Amino acid sequence: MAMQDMQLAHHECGDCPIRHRAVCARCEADELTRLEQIKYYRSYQAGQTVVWSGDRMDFVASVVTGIATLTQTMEDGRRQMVGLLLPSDFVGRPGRANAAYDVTATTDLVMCCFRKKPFEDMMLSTPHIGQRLLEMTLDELDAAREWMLLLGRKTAREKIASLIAIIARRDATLRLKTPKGALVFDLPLTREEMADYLGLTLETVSRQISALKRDGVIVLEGKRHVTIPDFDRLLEEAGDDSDGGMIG
Amino acid sequence: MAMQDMQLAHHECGDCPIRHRAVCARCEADELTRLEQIKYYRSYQAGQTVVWSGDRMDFVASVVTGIATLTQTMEDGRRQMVGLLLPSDFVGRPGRANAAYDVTATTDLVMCCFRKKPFEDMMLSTPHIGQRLLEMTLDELDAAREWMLLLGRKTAREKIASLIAIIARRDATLRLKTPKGALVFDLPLTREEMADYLGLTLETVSRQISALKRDGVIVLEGKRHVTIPDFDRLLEEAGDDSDGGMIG
DNA sequence: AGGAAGCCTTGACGTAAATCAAATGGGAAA
DNA sequence: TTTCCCATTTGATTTACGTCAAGGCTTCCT
Repeated sequence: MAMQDMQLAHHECGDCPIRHRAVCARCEADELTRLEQIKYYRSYQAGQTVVWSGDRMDFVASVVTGIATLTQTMEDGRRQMVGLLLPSDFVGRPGRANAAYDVTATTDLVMCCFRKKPFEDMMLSTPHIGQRLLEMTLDELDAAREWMLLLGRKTAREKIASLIAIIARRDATLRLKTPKGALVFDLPLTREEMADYLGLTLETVSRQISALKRDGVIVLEGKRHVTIPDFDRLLEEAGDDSDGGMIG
Repeated sequence: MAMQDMQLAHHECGDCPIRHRAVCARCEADELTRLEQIKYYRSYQAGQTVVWSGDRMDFVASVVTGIATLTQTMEDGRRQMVGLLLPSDFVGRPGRANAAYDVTATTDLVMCCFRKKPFEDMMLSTPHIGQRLLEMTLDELDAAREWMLLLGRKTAREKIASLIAIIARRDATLRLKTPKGALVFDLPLTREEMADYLGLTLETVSRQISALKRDGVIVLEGKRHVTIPDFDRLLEEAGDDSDGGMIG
């Protein structure tokens, strides 16, 4: 029933929390009005699958609240996460009929959906949408390449430190704070999901988290609540370039 | 001097080998004429660096002939290839002043370049360019995600088989043939470059190639010339879904 | 021809992370 | 409260891949 509520809920785009970061970010008032006419909301509970890889997918969407993951699975069950979707991130591909990955709601999730055909039509008539989508896709490609370095060359300890740094940075971004000094947040992923993200087993994830805790790089309360006493120290452990990656 | 020749050479876009696959693929005749006015060719010898990560990069470009790589390097020297650029692939990012990765010519290389500012202006006035670039970027993102599965979850043997399959498929595409039955081609990468691509050491690459050769999955003449007697067998070894990835 | 320099292969050994296997702890249901 | 169920932690052992080291095959240079 909560789900029904959400599906019926109708937000004004003007009030939307992702208005200035999502695929609609560059739209003018009139363009927004047209988008508003074709959009609809859908909600998913934590753990629910949004679509299975290979299934027909007749919509594209923006994550409004919550977290979703993209994962690939091999025939024998090995899994690799290939996308971590946060509020404002885009799901689906214009011009493609079937999903290429499993999409799963990691937390409760609300998405702002557009049926694919009307959205594609609007992309043609509204350059601002395509322009913004290109920008977002290029950002995702950069993130994917950073992730490839992590998967291919980092040690288990560096991988964990990197993931925690990524989550900390994003969390700080959503609250518009600069990651400096002590940071506090909750891990939105289980150990197993972290393992799927990092190309590790959940046992190794657990051991390395314990090690970082022992060494004072992170402080844990319970299993999810993290404090970072020194963010620069964490970045060192992550093996990242100290100069925060001078990408102009 | 060969390099000077190439820099001065002036191709008509109409004759260009990548006319129908590159960022200009969707352009009409008049749009092509405008592109022709701002383009220029540059050549690099095998092994030359095109740009260093972090350096100012005042152009974007399409690979016309040859192969280039994108790599990331950690402070201690660990390297991960994050892009393999073939004819028609796009280099650089509109709206970004500095290169995010090292770009290196793996073979002799010819690129069709555009100074960034005029190109960005044309993107705004010519939707076909932005549309095509979006499509290409989404394809690259898919490739990057396939690559992430490889890096995170595949064994050394599967990684090698996957890379050989990728090269075989691409080689067949460039010659417009369907990869079925026996395939013959040359590996465009050294063992070390393969290692950088796959997140392995060059010794492991060498050992696994020897193993695939012993097992009859591939036939090697010299160090570079490969014959694939049975492409399906190779895909099995790569751990890929048998159904060539039903991506609509 | 004789070296030298790159690539590449192969062998011996070491190690980080996987695997197999319990044990612990916290929250929900009864 | 007691019990059950999961997620997580921790321990013991195995193994795939990395590291270190030596040697072979081309190609190029003098």
